[in-house]
This record gives sequence, C-alpha cells and structure tokens, in this order.
Amino acid sequence: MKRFGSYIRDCREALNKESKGYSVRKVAEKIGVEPAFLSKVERDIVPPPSEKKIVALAKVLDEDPDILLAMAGKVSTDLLKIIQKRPVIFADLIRRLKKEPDHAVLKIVREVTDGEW
Amino acid sequence: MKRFGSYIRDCREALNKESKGYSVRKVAEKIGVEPAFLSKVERDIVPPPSEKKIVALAKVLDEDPDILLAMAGKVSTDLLKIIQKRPVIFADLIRRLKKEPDHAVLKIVREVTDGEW
DNA sequence: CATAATGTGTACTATGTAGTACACAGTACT
DNA sequence: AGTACTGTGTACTACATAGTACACATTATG
Repeated sequence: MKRFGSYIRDCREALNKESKGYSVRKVAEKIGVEPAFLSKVERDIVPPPSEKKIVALAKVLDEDPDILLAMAGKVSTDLLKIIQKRPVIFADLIRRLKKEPDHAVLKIVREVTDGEW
Repeated sequence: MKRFGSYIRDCREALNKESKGYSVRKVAEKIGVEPAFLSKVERDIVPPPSEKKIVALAKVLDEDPDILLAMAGKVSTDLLKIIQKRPVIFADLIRRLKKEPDHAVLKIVREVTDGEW
C-alpha cells in the first residue's frame, strides 16, 4: 500500500498543476505547519502529522479525511468515541464484519439509512 | 462515568476478598509491571497503562478487555486495523449507528451472524 | 540581472507515554 | 518480637510525538 506522504504529495502536485497556489509553502500555511515540516511529511521522512493537521490537509486537498487518516495509521477520534460509548456491541459488530465483503457491509449501511427496523 | 483506576481497584479488591492472591504486588507481577506503578494506576494518579497491560489485566481480573480499554480512552488495535482497511465504509456505518439504540445494533449483529445475505 | 518563490537540510524543543527502581511505613502472621 | 507482606511516595528514565526555526541552494519571474 502507498505511504501517506507520497500520496499527499501526488495530490498536492496534481492540484498545483491545474490551478497554482498549491506549493509546499502555501499548503503548509493553510494547514498551519512549517513548510520544512510538510516537506518532510511528504517524503515520509517523518511520520504523518496529528489528526487535526491531517483533517485540515484533507480539506485543502479535497480528499476524504477518513482515508487520509487510515493511511496515517489512525482512526478519527469521533469514531473512537462512538465505539467507546458502547464498546462491547461495536467491537462485536466490527469483528464480525471483518470477513464480510464490501457489498454485505454496504447492505447494512443502506438498511440503517432506510430505517428498516 | 467511573475512572479506569478506581474501577480496576474495585475488581481486584473484590477478587482478593474471595480468594486471596490479588494484592497489588501479585497482580502487578502477573501483568508485568512494578507494584508502585499499578498502585498509581489504580488511584488514577497516572494515566491508564498500555493496551498490552490492560489486556493482560482484563485476563487476570476476568473482565472484558474492550470495556477496560474503553474506560482507558482506547480502542483495541485489532478493531482499528479492521476500520483502516476499509475506512470509508466502516466510518460511514459507525457514524450512522451512533444514534441507533442498542437493540437496533444488536439486530444487525444477529443478521450478520446468521448470514442472512 | 535582481528578487521572489520553491523545496529541503540541520538543529533544536516541548510534551506525552510508559513505565522502573528504591525506600519506607503500616499491618498481619507465628 | 521478628519476619513478611502490604500499599505507596519520590525520583528518575527512555522513547515517541509533534512539531519549530533558520539557513541554504535552486528555479522561476518581472
């Protein structure tokens, strides 16, 4: 699987080609870090930044925060809190869904959405 | 909600009353930490220990690891990995289930278990 | 040609995490 | 009375996390 840094570098460079304003410095400023730090993050010299910075980055690069967080080896804290409030029930569900294919999980999502209770 | 430390202290003391062999020192040795450290953990003077120690503690105290981890503000890494492999689908599902009552979530668990696809 | 912008190397730092090691006072046992 | 076990206070440490600050060389621009 692709590393976090090289992935966001690709995203940033792609955006920079079509519209400018996506230099390391500009993006670094937007998400509130030093350019040198973002540079190192993009080359995977240092580990991915904090959740806050990753979410900000996702917004700037128009990427899915959950995907970026996953690539960074993290899980959004709002999900963690949901699980922690009912640890047994959610742990059970997630472990059971581990081996199920996407379409099976998606079916559940749809059922929940439709409110078929 | 109850703190992690005082909770496990209660568990340990309850076990100690009925069967002995559950002193701070004994339990600390079983889970591989210094007695002084466990003592501080139990009084919530220091934050809860690592996931490994918490899981070991759950085994010794015959408690649910997921519950102890939740009280420690953590989520089992095996769950995190499951989510990280399919971040979008799982994030979506969990957020949708946030507001659903237990029985609704349990119904899903049962459906998955029965393999009603 | 000057200067502005770009990416990056080096050095440093503050805070958090996850404990160890030892000493000590009180209690229980025999 | 002496030993052994109990819980705990104090001091310290190693490593990880999450960055900053500045200098520098290269490239692009007016």
